Amino acid sequence: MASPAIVWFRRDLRLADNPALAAAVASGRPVLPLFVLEDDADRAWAPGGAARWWLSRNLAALRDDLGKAGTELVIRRGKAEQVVPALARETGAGEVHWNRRYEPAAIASDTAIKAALREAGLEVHSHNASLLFEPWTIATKAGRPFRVFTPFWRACLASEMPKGPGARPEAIRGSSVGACTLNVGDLGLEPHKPDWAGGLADTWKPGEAGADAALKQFLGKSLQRYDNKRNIPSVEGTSALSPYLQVGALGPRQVWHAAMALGARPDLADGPGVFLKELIWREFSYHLLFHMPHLPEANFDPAFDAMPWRDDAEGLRRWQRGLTGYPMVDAGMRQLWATGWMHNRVRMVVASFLTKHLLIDWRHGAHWFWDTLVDADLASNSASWQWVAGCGADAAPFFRIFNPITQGEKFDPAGDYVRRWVPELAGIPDKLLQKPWTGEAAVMERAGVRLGRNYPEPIVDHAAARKRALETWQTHIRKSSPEE
DNA sequence: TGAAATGTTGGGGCG
DNA sequence: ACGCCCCAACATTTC
Repeated sequence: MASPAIVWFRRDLRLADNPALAAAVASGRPVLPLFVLEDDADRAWAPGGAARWWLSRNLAALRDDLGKAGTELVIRRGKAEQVVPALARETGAGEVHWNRRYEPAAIASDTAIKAALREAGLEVHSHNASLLFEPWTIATKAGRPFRVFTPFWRACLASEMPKGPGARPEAIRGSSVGACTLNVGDLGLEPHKPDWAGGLADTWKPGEAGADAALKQFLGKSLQRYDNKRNIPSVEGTSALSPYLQVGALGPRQVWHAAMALGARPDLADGPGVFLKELIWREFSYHLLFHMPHLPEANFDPAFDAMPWRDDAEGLRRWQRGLTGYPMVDAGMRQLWATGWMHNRVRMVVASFLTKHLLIDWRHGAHWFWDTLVDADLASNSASWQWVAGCGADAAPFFRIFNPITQGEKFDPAGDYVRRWVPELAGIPDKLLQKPWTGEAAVMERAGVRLGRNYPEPIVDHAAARKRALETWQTHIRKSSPEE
């Protein structure tokens, strides 16, 4: 029996533009696709609930697509350090291919596995499927990692442009070595008792088919006006591609080149140009995580180690449930809970509210997002939370405190977003919708809203909370300046 | 990829 | 006609 080439799928659950798969096919060996569910519930940053659900859906899609192409996905569970070499021994595999991961724990694990497999006499090749610019290829003139976005962006543009996406293999010759496999349903990735994933399933269609449809829809509907449309949360003006990038049902090269094919130019600040820049923010997050592996836990700016975050379990709980009394915040948190996703503009508003109005540690927010987002990505999540909290790379300064009322008035003027996600407020007139506590009794009565009964009073007063945040920051955070 | 406070300007009402 | 005040609109500064 011919010795197979194993393709170890991880965060690259697609056939198109998949260099590891393409290399295995090109080797001429029969191809043995593998997925390993790591028993890592005890490990930091093991996938959260929504991400596990999304993984299971995308695994099922991948298995179907591989089946149609002529080979069967082998699914196993356990520690990858044991499972991958064991399968190689069991099947007499001659080579192993995978696409690189960039999270600190994953890098350590992959490095060890690569060494063990080579020790055992196998060929091992890692490839790039997930990034346009791998973190070690972009550096300052002094050879250091970038800490500011704009120079990073310029360095990306000055470096070699990303290659075009690779083709989808026409047919794959599967391995005749019958390796036993688990079913996706055996993995325990989907919730039960209660099954909270109904809203997620209604929102997200998995797999390459789902990704292709989402990409086409975005390119056709919103790319040209992305610069403005992306700010209106009631409108599908963002790309909503993050869930697909997260599992790798879609790769950034595919997205980049699809936009370029429609005339996007990275040096323009029009819709398509702004979108390309957002893709590079994702790259920047990976750059930061790779070079600063403590990014998920430690303040990028150590001055924030002195920040006396409030210990407020009740405030955190009400933020999580969308019961803060600020309609824009609550709408966002409920969209997240219901669909596993939140519009980017609203992510900034709710994150600012948690870290500034409530003065709760950004790590609590990051953990909640990690558990509830279908697009939960360690690099983007960590970098973005730090960015909003003011302690991150090239961060919004701490004193940039979003006013949840005016953000709502500006970006949801007709109240469509709030009414959709906070239906108990639907009857309130536009002028009061973002600040229902200012409504006269008769108006509120007519709208059927009784504050403190069927919708909360604001848990903090905006002006007072803003003042408290600024005073706390001024007292405890001293920016280091060159002359001190 | 803020918001609020403070400063400046200029038009219009009015004595 | 003139100075004065008010205030909206815009600009700048500050957090």
